Amino acid sequence: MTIHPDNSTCQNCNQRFNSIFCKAHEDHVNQINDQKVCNVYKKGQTLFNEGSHPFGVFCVSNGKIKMSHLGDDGKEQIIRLVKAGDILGYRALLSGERYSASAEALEDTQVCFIPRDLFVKILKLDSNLAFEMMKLLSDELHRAEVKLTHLAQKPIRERLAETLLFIKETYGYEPDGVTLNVRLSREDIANLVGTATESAIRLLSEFKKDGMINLEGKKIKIIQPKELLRTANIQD
Amino acid sequence: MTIHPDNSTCQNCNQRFNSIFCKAHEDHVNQINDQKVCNVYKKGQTLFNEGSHPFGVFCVSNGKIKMSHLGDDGKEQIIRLVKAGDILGYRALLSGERYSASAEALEDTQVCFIPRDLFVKILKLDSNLAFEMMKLLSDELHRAEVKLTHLAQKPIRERLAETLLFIKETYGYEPDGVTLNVRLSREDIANLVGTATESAIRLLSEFKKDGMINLEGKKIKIIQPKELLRTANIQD
DNA sequence: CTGTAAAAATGACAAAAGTCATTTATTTAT
DNA sequence: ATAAATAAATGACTTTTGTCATTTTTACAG
Repeated sequence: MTIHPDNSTCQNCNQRFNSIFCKAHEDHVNQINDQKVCNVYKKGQTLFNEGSHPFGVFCVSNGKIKMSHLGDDGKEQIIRLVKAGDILGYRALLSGERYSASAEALEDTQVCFIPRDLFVKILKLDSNLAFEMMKLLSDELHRAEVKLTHLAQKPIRERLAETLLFIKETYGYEPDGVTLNVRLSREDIANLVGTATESAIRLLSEFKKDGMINLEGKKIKIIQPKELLRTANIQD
Repeated sequence: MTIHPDNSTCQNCNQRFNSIFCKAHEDHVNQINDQKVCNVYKKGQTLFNEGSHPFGVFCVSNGKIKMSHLGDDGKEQIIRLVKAGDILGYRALLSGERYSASAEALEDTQVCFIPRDLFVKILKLDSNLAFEMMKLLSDELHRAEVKLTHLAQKPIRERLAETLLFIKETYGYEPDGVTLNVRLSREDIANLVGTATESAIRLLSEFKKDGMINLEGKKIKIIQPKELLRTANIQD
């Protein structure tokens, strides 16, 4: 089964009111619709790479993407999981820098590209959109600061539990109501937690032995979310 | 010697063109000037606390401030060092949340307070200011993401070296050209690096023994910046 | 299918970092 | 100026985490 680029309009996009553009003026959405370019990225394909220049922003209508930094020793650190309705590529564009992260599709993903000049023009004209953008950036900043604090202070066991809950928050469950709705390698999970792959594997096995989760290949089932939350030891 | 609140105007503020307001419209700067409230915080005093509501943003005309999160086990993580010309308190305000960090003066510090409604109103009217704000948020986000990656991947020795260089970048040197122009406790340094106080102390002693730095009480002198940079092992 | 490659799991060990106790030095308040 | 309190330094030890080697399992191309 192949996904075909969805050429339906932004106006009718099912993510329209689930995105940053929810409060944008109708005229501006129409302009975006006229200039957008839709595209499909297959699992494993790269949308952009750390170090290259941003020429616009991407808006995800469907699918899942990971964004990651390459550490100085070549180890990947996943800094964000992107889902339908999210935009990406704005950080570098607004800073006027090259991409500081790479984006790779975790599954076949449908994305619209909005050219830089148009996006900037509309941001200047549409103060509601600009405000949504500031709110988005502020929220991301908050998330990054909390993660930073946890990386500095919490043991890996707690961070892994937190990561599993974060994946659940981001992508939700499959229809069965227990299986995380994304396939990640153990290495990806480790790079999300910020630890060695072996450590992540070991702790996942422990969580399974403790009956909190179940592992079937890359499928992860959350059996005891409350116990997982307790393990994550989150105060706020 | 006491610092008195500087009641000079925003228009004449020596940080005017060193701040986010550099590109703001003159009318808007005048409005801020009319409504701003200047204040002095003594060393150790708190500007705001994690969990309380933001009623505006602070603009630093003079002095130094640390912003920090309290981790779940009560350990402080310093997430930002604030200097003259910087603003603070905008993250929570733009997200529409309570403060997620506390701000404490590292020395006697002179600050202007800009009320929330005025700041928001001007942000909506002044797209140049809004853009500067987005750029600021994007830069902060970038910094946080890099720090997050380093916390996950780099040993404490490298992070400490990086932190010392970061302090230098932020506050610069005293007139002698080698002494870091801020007094931080060993605990503050540890909370900036994200490690135990004892570990920070031990490594500072090593750096001193290796001839990279000199320690005289809370004064830290950077003797061999290049060697420190090599120790930090930064690729970009 | 089935062989091959890749990913996951596990064990043994090493290195890194944290904790606790104690000593020494530096501030601070009286 | 001096005692008391606080901060810094150091040592001994424990815990956590990472690394490397090996086995087992899974995915997948032909």
